Amino acid sequence: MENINEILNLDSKARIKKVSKGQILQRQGELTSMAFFVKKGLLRSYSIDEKGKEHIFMFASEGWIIADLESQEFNHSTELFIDCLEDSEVLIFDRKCYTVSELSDGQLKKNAHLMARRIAVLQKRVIMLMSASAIDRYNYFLETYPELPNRVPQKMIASYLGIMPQTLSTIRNKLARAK
Amino acid sequence: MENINEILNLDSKARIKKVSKGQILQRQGELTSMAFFVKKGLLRSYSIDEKGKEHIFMFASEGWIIADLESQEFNHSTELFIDCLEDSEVLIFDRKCYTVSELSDGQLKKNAHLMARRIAVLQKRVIMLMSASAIDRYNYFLETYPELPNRVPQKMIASYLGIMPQTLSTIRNKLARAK
DNA sequence: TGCATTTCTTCATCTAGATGAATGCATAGA
DNA sequence: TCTATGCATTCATCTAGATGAAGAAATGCA
Repeated sequence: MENINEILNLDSKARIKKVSKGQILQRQGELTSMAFFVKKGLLRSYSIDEKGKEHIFMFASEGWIIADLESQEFNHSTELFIDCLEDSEVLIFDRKCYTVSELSDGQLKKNAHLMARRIAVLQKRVIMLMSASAIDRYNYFLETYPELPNRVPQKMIASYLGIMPQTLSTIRNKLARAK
Repeated sequence: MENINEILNLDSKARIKKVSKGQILQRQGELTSMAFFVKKGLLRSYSIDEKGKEHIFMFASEGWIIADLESQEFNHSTELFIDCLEDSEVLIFDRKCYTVSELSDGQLKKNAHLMARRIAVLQKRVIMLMSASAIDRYNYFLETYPELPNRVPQKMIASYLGIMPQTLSTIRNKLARAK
């Protein structure tokens, strides 16, 4: 699923939409099966816990697909919010066309790779969350997504890492001194 | 990928093997692309960090597939150990047959669902690790995998939850009193 | 340009969970 | 059956990171 045309072939109802910064594309508790391909800009998905605290699950910049597979695969209502961090252009398509529609063989295989890759990234993330300190997680984040720190406010990076903004600030201070 | 025969059709080199408790099927740092279908028994995958501490990534009982997608998808050496917690029968097959071989349409689609489901489980796990307390994670574990506490020693449950065995012991004590 | 709002930093304090040690308990193997 | 090794529990202590507050810096908007 490398470009827009492929998705357009797949899901004839798919449509391109311009969304502006701050716009919410999906809310926790809804029943949808939409997925979003980011043509331009930056989206994120996140949950809000009982205490009202945000936890960013992922960022999606150009070329990424973002969706709430948890709810879709188990027919729950959505767990994640999806919103827009920069003015963006996204392709909205039915996530189901991903797995159940009449995909060509080649598309299904590409698909399998994309999903395997996503699983791989999540595997790494789980292991990091279980075993690495805040500072190590931050360093790994910088290596893995070098362009994001310029586009995303620090409090969101903190949220992605599972720490408080104050803690991230302290860490950054420490790293700056260490040099 | 619901049963053994399907896998045998897919990968003619796949073979069934009896493995006994304690046996290690894959080590961190190896270059393989094996996946394991658990016919009978119980396996686990885990990493060991720089301090020598084990972190259990997942358990796999009857009907599950366990593999190290991280390494396979990015052609790294393996990050995970896979070993055997009960005398088991596993089907060993080439993980690549999962994504690149000549799968039938139907198989690819089942595949896509299996992978989507795995992603969903990991999504939930990441969110739990970021937002939930040790006690909430334990309760969620009990709900989700009710049979595992009888088959798995507590120190491994603790490792899966990302806490120390002593902490789990304290939590269990607290829960028992609360009743 | 100026004001308001949000973000970032710094600090003092608090707490969940880690660490390490001691004790009793279970299981496995001779 | 006995002994050894690993497992679970309890406790005293420690620490990474949370919390809350307050000021500085940055950003957006009229």
